[in-house]
Amino acid sequence: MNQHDKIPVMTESSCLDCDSRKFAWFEPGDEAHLPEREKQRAGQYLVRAGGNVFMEGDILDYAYTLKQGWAICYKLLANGQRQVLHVALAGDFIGCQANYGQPIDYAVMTVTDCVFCAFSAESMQNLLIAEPSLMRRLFEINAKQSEKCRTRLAYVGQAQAKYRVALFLTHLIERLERRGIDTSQMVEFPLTREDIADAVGITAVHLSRISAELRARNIVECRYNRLVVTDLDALKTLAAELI
Amino acid sequence: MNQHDKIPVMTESSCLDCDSRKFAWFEPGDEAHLPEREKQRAGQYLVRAGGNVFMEGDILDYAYTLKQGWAICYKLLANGQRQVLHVALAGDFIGCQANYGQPIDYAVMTVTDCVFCAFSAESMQNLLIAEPSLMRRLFEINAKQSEKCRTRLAYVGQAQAKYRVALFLTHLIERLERRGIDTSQMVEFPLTREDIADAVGITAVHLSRISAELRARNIVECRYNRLVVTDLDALKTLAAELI
DNA sequence: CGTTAAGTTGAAGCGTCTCAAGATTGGTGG
DNA sequence: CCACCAATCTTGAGACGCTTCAACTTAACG
Repeated sequence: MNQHDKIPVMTESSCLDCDSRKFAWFEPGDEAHLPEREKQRAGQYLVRAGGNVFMEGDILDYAYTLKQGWAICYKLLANGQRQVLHVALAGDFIGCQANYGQPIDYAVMTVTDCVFCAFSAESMQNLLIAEPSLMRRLFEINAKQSEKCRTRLAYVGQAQAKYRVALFLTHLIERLERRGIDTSQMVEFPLTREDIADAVGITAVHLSRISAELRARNIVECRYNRLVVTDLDALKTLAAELI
Repeated sequence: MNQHDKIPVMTESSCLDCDSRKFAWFEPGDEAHLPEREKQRAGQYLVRAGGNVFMEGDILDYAYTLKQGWAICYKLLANGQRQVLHVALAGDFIGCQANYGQPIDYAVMTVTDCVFCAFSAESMQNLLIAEPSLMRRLFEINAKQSEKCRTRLAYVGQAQAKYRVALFLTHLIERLERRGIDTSQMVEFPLTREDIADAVGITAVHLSRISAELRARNIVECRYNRLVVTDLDALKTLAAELI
């Protein structure tokens, strides 16, 4: 993420006005400390859709909170295949490491235009020392990310394609709902067949067949940048058959 | 883990004599603090081979350092299938959570007889307050575990069975080597076909065919509780074809 | 309206699973 | 020391799920 992407300081938005905070590091509750915390922020960055936030192997200067937009964390394999590890939504913390200076083990690419809030390793250190509760929260965030990864590993390793897709969509819909998006209506859904396929370990072609089935059964439709959840219960039932 | 498993206090071994510390939370370097740390230890437990340390959904009272033996962390799916998340070796930290009181999201079962060192949530809290460096180390341990999980997810999601097995064995052999086990000789290897198959997301029957091929090509042999690495380079080459 | 990216569909091939029978190993007791 | 047993591992054959390739359709965009 280079200097060109940086949002001019004057037009940066404040943590106080951020509606993603519920899911983010600076969760609501301690508003008095917010200005202090915001002072440690290195800046906000705009990355256009399809842009690389960082690549696997990069030495990161910052960790990022995704403020706005959709991004994907992924790994590339030697044969060119891609495993999507995580679909990042507003509030998600990305690029957090125990040891800065060590190369990061995954890449991040934006799916839509995205805004990121950057924190340098030192400023994070400062914050953690000043406010021990932030350490607990960071711990919690990392633990939750690990848990999500284990869950994904379990169903990618053990479930058939249809159930993987149902589980993936169920989890994603839950996260959208928690962010106040009403998925009983049609919603924007920028993931392509390829993105989803790479997340659950199947090919886009096969995913297309599974999607056709889910659509035919009036459960869910997701394509052309739209998501229509017709029968969430049926989707959950399908997902629950295998985890 | 119940009271019956507890090793009598008199016969407990000291952290000072522990040769797994290099891989554990109390890594070498601060020997002066060791007695203080050890005082916070809730005890040592012996779990016989095939025993459950805890089950998915349990509310844990302790986190554990595996002092001796082999154990596996896994998740069970609704259809009865099992995904092995991690093969725990001496020094590995297990059951560490951000929020005790929340159910744990995976289970742990011993493969061989194992000794665990238990730490209660409060005693961990005490240690972390007393020694900030322990917090950094805990962070590091969790980050490493997450990274391992992402790596596994990537190759389980994207690689063919043969390469998954090669990668799994390569990583395990590396970890054994780092623990001072000379894998150029025959070594004890308590994992069954089923354990390995569940770790890489294939069936034991198919794993058997792959193992037969690796054996026929004089690369590696692992069965009947033994591991013989004949050509580590060839194994690594095979693994590298896909990650 | 034309162009491009994204998604769909069919047919054939391959990889993995399933089921079942047989072989090998380690442990136990005669 | 050998016979037997249970657990583990192997092997074959057929079925199934997923991939591949290629042609086609649909949507988004200037």
